[in-house]
Amino acid sequence: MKLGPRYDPLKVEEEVMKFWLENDIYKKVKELNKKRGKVKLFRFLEGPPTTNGFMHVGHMRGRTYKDVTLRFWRMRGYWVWDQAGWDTQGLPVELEVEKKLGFKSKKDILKYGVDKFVQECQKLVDFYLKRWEEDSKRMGLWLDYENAYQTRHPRYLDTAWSYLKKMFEDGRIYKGFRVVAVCPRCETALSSHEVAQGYKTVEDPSFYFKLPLKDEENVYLIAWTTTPWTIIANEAAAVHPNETYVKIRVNQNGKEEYWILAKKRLEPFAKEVNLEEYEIVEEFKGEELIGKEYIHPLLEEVPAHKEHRKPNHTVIEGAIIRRRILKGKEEEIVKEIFVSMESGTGIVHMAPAHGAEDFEACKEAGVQMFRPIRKDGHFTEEAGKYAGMWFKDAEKQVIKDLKAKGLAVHVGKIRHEYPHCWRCGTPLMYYADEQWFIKVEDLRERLVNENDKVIWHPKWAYDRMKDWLQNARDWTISRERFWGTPLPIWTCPKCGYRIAVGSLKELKEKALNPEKVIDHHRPWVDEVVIRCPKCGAEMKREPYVVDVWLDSGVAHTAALRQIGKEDLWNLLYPYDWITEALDQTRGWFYTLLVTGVTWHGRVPYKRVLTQGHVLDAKGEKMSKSKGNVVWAKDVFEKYGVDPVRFFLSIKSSPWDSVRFDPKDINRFKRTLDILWNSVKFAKSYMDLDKWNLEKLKEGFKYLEPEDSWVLAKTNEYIEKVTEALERSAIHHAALALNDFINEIISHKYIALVRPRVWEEEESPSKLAAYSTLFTVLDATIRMTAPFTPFLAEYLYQSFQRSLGFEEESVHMLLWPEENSLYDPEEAEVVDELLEAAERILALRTERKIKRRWPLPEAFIVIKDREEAAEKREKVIGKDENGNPIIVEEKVYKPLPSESVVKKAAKVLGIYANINEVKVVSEPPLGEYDIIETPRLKVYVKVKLDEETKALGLAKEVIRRVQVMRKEMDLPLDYVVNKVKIYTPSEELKRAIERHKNYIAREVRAKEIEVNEKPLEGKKWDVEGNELIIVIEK
RNA sequence: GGGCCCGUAGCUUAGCCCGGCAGAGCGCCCGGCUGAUAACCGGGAGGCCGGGGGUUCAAAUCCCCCCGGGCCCA
Repeated sequence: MKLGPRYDPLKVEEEVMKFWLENDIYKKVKELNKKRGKVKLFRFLEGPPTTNGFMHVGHMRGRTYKDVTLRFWRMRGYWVWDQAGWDTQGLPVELEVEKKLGFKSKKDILKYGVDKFVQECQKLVDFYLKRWEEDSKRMGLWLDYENAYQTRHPRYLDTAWSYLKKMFEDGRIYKGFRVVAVCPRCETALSSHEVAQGYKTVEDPSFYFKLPLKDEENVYLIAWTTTPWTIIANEAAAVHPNETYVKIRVNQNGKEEYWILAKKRLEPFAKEVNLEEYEIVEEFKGEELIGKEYIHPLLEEVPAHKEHRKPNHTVIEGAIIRRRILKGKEEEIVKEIFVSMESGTGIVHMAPAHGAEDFEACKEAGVQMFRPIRKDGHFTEEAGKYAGMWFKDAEKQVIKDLKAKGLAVHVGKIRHEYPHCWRCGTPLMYYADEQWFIKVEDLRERLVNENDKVIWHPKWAYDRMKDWLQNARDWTISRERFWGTPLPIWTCPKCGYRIAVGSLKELKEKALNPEKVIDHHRPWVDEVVIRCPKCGAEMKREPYVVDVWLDSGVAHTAALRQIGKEDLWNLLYPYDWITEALDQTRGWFYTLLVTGVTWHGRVPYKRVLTQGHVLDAKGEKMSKSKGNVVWAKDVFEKYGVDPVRFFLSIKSSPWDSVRFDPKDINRFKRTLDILWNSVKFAKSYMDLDKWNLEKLKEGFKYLEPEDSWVLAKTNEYIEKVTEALERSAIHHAALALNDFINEIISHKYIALVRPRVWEEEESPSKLAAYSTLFTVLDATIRMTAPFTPFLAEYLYQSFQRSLGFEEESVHMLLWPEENSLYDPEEAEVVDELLEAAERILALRTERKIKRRWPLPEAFIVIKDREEAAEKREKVIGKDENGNPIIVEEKVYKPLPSESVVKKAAKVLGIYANINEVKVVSEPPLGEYDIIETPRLKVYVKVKLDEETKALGLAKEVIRRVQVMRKEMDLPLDYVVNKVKIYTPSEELKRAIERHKNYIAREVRAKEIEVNEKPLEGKKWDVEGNELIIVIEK
């Protein structure tokens, strides 16, 4: 691999990829690390991407963090367990297939045939999985793809089943009710994710109605609802126990009535329903209402209500009880009151079958649920008058009936957000449905305690997780879908006995029709029946699949079983490090923890890095519907993988959201360009001098101060990058690398060392420069390897490897170690001199003195002990008035020795372009600019004088000859016979004569000839004067 | 309604955990170098550190309140 004139990421990556594949580098690195890492193990488990679409830049960000981290630990000599995995089942896949086939509802699937549908799902997964693998490899993510787990794999499914069987046998799985959002048209429950996608602003009735109290004549509770059809299923009324309620007297069509509602709501209520005259007759706390019975407003229309007994049709407390775990053992009982004083009347009508809060509050109060409606949105016979009606139609009828009975107060309109089916647009119906659960609530304390063992990056992610765990709910695992892990529970229709099956093999043994046992998946598994061991009837499978989060949630065990490495489980569990986006707190991080604790009794991971999301250039969330998704492939095919990886690493902290603007990529690519050029610079001179690794050691004998300085800086930056990567602060590591390459290597060191490598003969100074350059660049290339693996490989092959390194690949090297062959005192002095030099450069610009024109001299004085002391204020106590007593404290620093400063002085000369820099004990006389650094004072006249100008002009001439040499394509070390010069300017002539030898040396000419007559040659302009130059080879 | 995150130059951001001169990059302006050269380098202008209050000798940083944006939960 050759260093071309310019860093071309796409070319580099193509070549490196070829090299990796042809030489099987990944496998070799893996083997090497396995050998090296006998005891040092770094265990990683991938949170599986769902294979239902392409990789976008958000995925690429996470995958970059994964790769950076794994490569870093590999280079530190660890045996890295790099488990890859794919999430291949679940609703997301089904939805993509439905889209592909143009389906509108679940019924379409049944019509099409579940078997064919499931096969389509398999095909879709095959397609996207391949793309993901390709893109992942292309972006340099080194994971073990050959042994990647797939949640649809038979052995993986066996593991999921065995987990479910264990949960069943532990009594942790139960069937119960939960209120879910249902699309009555598609006849299916929607996940919260789907619900969130379908909010629409719609106009609904704002309906106020009366609930007549049973024991008090003419007294009514005033309730409010926007879904009047739920009154059919009303079973209670909820109030806020601590708010004040009022009883008002109103006149309704000549009849006196008493209405009860919250005091705070009275005014807005009166305004909305145009109630002008009323009188408050009583005030009381909401809790006094609790227990009062009312007569169901649709008692005649829905006779079933006549059978409902107390506490049904009573006032209950509008609160949900939550138990939270505080600091280990303590349990706090929190009442979440949901009765709002922002809208309605402060009396909330409760239909336990149609609201999550209603369901919970009624359960707590012992109110029985009543659900006279089917999942398809039509009322059942139990609904009396409304039987057979579509729920939205029943709404109008209910209002009409209540009006007729004098129980309607007001029908208004309200515009609000209401969830609709994102697929077919039908308003959703909240509906209490039978579901399967895994019991989690009793484990909250355990979960919190296990979470305490985990190190979260950043720290606040721990609090977020803890908050989630303290409020953990029983896990609804059943889904009425097709492409997923079937729930392996068989129920006897006759006696209700149930069994759980833990593997396909076990099913075959138990099945009455073992020939039907072909696949774990639906529809085949649905055919399998088992003889009931209790009554002998045929048991049938519960027709659900399980939540897709359970699939990935058992990856800590299922992955190993799938790939036949179960024996490693003891070694690998718990995993050292996992990382996914922030939203996985309630997703994968959570389900891993729950399955880990319920199955193996402990948390399956030790460290978690939570990532922020990638937003578009405007800061908006990327979504397919908005069309602002940026696909990873498009980006890395355009800019190259390494620049994108570097950009993603450096742009922001992993846990913050990041705006993705492709324009930013080139900004950081510049650093990679500079690295490329720096290596090229070093390599071209080393080649010229036939330098190689054998001379490395010798060079360290002759180190000069700037060498010591850059070696010290290198150590400093190695430490910074290492420390940052250890705590997953990937952006800090990348920023440090960025600064190191730009400021230390390019801006400073190369500028300082350039004259030394330009020397012709092999000198100790040059040897030292090469040894230093090599060491510094070697460390840098190693440190970039995790971030930009292709570029690092390319540079390694063309630099370290070509100069004598034996390792086949940069990824087989170890992480750079700190070097201690330099002189730290010299390094410190150089640091101060560079600081002074930068200030002189600022003065030059300010006074318009070109950097090319050398200043004649500068003097350095080492400060004395007192002068160099740092003053610091310190509080030593308080006086009698309580005011602090502050003393000035002096911190004395060791002063640099004169010999060291003398040796280092040239750094100031080179960097600030000063001809002579002297170290003196007394300040020079005259007017000087004085520049102070902590321990030094520099005296320099930043002024243009004749001497300076003459040398400056000589340099102008040199520069132009150099340009011509290059135009003539002369080799770097070619010595020309003669350079002839003509100029009419006396000043320029004098300057050339005066610095003739200097010019000759710099341009590698045997002779410089100044002519009196104009020449036939290249004409130049120097500060307004004509200059003609001829080069004779 | 609750929990958490974010708010720093025109733009993108570091610094905040652990208080001590507010630091970069891009863009803009001025300049240098010309054998790292389709490169490289120097300088400058530009900041109520979202707002208010508190703690402190000292607050971008710690505490409280508010405003704006986001994520999650209800």
